[in-house]
Amino acid sequence: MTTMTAAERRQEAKAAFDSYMDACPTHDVLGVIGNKWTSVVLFQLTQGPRRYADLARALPGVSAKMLTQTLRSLERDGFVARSVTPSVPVQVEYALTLLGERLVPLLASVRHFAEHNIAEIRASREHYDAAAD
Amino acid sequence: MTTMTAAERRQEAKAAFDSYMDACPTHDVLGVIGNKWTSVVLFQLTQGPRRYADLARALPGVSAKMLTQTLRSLERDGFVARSVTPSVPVQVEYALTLLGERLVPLLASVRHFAEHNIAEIRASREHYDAAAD
DNA sequence: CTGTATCCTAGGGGATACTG
DNA sequence: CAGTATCCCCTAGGATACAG
Repeated sequence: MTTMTAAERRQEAKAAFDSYMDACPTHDVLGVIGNKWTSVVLFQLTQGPRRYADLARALPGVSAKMLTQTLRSLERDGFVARSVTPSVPVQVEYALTLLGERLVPLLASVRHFAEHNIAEIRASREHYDAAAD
Repeated sequence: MTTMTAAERRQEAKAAFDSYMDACPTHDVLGVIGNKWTSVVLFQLTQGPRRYADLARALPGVSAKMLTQTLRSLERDGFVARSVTPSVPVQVEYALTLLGERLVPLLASVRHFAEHNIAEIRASREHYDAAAD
C-alpha cells in the first residue's frame, strides 16, 4: 500500500468511476427511457389508462414478452400503476402514476428536440457515410 | 390478396409499425443518447474542447474501443467535430458543434428530472423488490 | 498520442408455445 | 384475457494486444 503501480492506480480510478456512474441519477434515467419500448408504451398511457391487449394492439411490433417486461419495469420504477379487476376473465389496467405524469414533459422535450433537429442529424449521417470511400 | 388470414394481417401491421419506429425521430434520438457513454462524453465536451487522452483520463471507465466508437458516432450524427493537427505526434481535438450545443439543454432537462425524482424512483424499486417474496 | 484489430461475454430482445 | 416459459440470436460493450 506504500507504492502503487500505474496499472493499480488505473484500476482504482476505474472502480471509483464505475460506482459513480452507477449512482448517477441522469445515467439511471437514461437507462430507463433508453429501452426500446418504454417511450412508446408511456406515450400510449398518456392517452389514458390501457389494458394489456389494448397496448398489444396499438403496438404491433412488441412481443408479449417485451410488453410484459417493459410494463413490469415501469411499474417497479413507479411510473406506472397496475390494477387488477378479479372478474372472469381478469381485467388488468395500466395507468400513469403521478411520477409517471412528471416524466411526460421530459419525453415531450426529447420529442421537440428530435423533431426540430432530426433533418440535420440525418443529413450529417449521409454526408459522413458518403465521405467514407 | 382477396382474403387474408389473421396471422397475415398481424404480420402486415407489425411491418408497418416497425418502419414507423425506424422513422420516428424521438426513437432515433433516444437511441443516440441512450448509449452508455454518449452523455458523459458530451458532458465533458460542454466544458470545452478535449483531446482523446483528456477524455480517457476524465472517464476512467471507458475502454479505448468504446471511446473511439462513441466519438465516431457523435461525429457522424453531427454533434461533435473532430480536428486533427498534423504534428508529431498528431493532436486530435474534439469539440461540440452548434448542433451539439443544442443537445446540451436537453441533457440538462434529463439531469434536472433525474435529480429531482431519483429518490422516489429508487424508493419505488425498493418497495417493489421487498414485496417480491 | 490516437487509435485498430481481435476475441469474448452478458443481456436485450424476438418467436413460439403453453397456462390460469 | 393476461400473461409464463423456452429457446435462440445478435449486438453493445469490455479486455488485451498491436500499429502509425
